[in-house]
Amino acid sequence: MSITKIAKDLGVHPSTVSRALSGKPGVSEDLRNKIIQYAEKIGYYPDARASSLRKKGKTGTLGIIIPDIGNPFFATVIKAIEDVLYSHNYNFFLCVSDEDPEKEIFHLKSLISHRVDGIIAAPTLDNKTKNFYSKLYSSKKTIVFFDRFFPTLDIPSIVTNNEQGIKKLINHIYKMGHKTLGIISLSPESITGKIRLETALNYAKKLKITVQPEWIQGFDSTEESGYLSMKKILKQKRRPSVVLILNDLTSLGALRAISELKANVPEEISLVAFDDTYWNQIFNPPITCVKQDPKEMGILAAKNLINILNKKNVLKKQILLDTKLIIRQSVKKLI
Amino acid sequence: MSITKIAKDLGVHPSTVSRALSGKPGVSEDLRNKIIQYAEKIGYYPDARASSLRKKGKTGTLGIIIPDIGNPFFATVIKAIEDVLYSHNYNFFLCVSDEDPEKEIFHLKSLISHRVDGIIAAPTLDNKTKNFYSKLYSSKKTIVFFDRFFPTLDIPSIVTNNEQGIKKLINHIYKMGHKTLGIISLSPESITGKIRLETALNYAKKLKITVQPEWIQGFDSTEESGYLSMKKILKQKRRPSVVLILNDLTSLGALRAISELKANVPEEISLVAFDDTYWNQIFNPPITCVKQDPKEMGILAAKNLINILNKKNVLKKQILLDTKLIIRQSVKKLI
DNA sequence: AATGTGCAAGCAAACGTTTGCGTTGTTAGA
DNA sequence: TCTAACAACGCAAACGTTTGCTTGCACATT
Repeated sequence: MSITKIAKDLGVHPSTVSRALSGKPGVSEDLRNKIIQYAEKIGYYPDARASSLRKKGKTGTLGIIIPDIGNPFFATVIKAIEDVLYSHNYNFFLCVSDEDPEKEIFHLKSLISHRVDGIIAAPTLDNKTKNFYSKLYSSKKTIVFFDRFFPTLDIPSIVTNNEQGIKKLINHIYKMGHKTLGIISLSPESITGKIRLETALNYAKKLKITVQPEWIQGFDSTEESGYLSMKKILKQKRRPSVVLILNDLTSLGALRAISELKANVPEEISLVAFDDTYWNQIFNPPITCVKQDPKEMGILAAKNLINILNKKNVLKKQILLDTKLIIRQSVKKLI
Repeated sequence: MSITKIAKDLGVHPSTVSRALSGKPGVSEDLRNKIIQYAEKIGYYPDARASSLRKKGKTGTLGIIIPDIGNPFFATVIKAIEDVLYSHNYNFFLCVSDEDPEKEIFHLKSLISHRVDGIIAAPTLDNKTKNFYSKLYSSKKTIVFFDRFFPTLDIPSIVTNNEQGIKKLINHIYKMGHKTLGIISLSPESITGKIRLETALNYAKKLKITVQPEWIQGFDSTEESGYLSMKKILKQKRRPSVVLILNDLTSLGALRAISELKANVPEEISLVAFDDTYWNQIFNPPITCVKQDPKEMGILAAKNLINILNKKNVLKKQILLDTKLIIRQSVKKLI
């Protein structure tokens, strides 16, 4: 199943077969048709490895790195990226890092080995990964980050305006008259978690909303962490009037805890969450939240990467995506 | 960044560099270390294309084809597959078909061109795709199907025992005393949809449960279709006492319709669903459903593919996965 | 008849590796 | 001192393509 084999079988030279199949001039119509037909008959598909090797050109492949494919947020981003890449004829390797720097670096090396044209990544925030990305970037590899980024590296990135989102949520509960706030956080190692938590604490302080230390729970972006955190908050004697949940999977767990303890939302406890997920929509009552735009994030990440590859207009190094407050029925009006 | 470049820089022969870097004998320790250090310094990673080309061997890459990455079911399968593949050092191209035969065939061709070692696919059921898979399989390509399969092709597949799942659900509502049944179906072009719908109709008939034609709604596996279907059912004068939802995304839409119309579950209408999704768990009341095992499905699909590639024990052509009935509070007891 | 034009096809090198074989040079055993 | 053994390294071909160059040939132009 190679051009050489076709050439041998048909008694012509490989170069002629190559030209015939790739539509280049220099082959008579008769011979070209004969070659095309024979290639179809034996089920020949060109070897992309050999082709890209010889052409010294691009492989037409990209690498995408995400921490967790089970997280609907990332699944939605991937879906959007896929759409753009397909329309530009790119294939991509999907790599899952599990937030493990070693695994991520392993994948990066293997992407480089496969000579991908570019990499789109939601990187694991860690010194090792940071150094590795930095090396890759300075050796002219094309990289675009989404959802996360390294503040000290000036690699293009598309991220949600997390400060804005948190402030919208806190403004809302403030207007509804809440003065005490609990927080279900996620891993503070992730830049996202760090920004959201810090913004929440600072902004709450500014608005004179009380956040007791024991009302801050959760240090992991998992469903289980959300479940345990919400339980811990609910079981305290002195509770906050509203709980802010900083991420989607933790929200799922938190809602499970609420259901299990039959806590009444918003009568007994109010809730606001980051991310407009399925469960925030379908919970009873539906949860007030800020919506990120993972679709837009994916589209921009992919388009920007392609633009850079095509040496089109260079974009802003960092694109901040707006959030949208979606007011539902999970916050009690206290004034 | 190539072996030849390293060789030139260091004044040795490329073959020596190759041996040094791949740990083969025939290089003095001194020189080997020097070469390794230099390779690290300039950030050299072997060219997987050239290597696999020369070795006439496998590329260490696979292709995965799914209809929709946004569907949590497939996301979970992918996650499980990824886990297995990573532990066996495989990379994979992720291809999304969108249930579009042309797109799927395009992706298949491109996977072949990239000379993947094997393909794991939830195929779009269509004559064109069927013929294409058939051709690939008879030309010795390694393929494993999951979730879907072509009954007339004997390509290995891992699928849920859909008949069993449907029967468990219908048995349950039968025991609870229901005699009238509505169904929110999905695309009957998918073998999954076809089997589920047919089993439901036949088995309901057998148990003398009435299914009026106007109680069968929905012909698409989308959230929107589920939403519209549930609305149509709820707005009828004569309603069934229970509605069976045949798939996960349609269930999300159906639940949205329920919330919107403020229909009381299970007092006004009972619900049962295929797939134990987030929203079936978190809805109030939580929905009685049968659980597939997407994780197991992914693990088996990946392991079987790898077994075949390693020419290990050949497995059963088709593996049927058991379903599990999860009884919650969405079905009213009528007797 | 000599020359020019243009098309069809072959030739060979190159992309980056790998690997069987051949060539050195050193050392140990007889 | 001779040679056998072995280690260290070079040589060149091959994997499947692509592409600039050359060759061969038919036909048209002078």
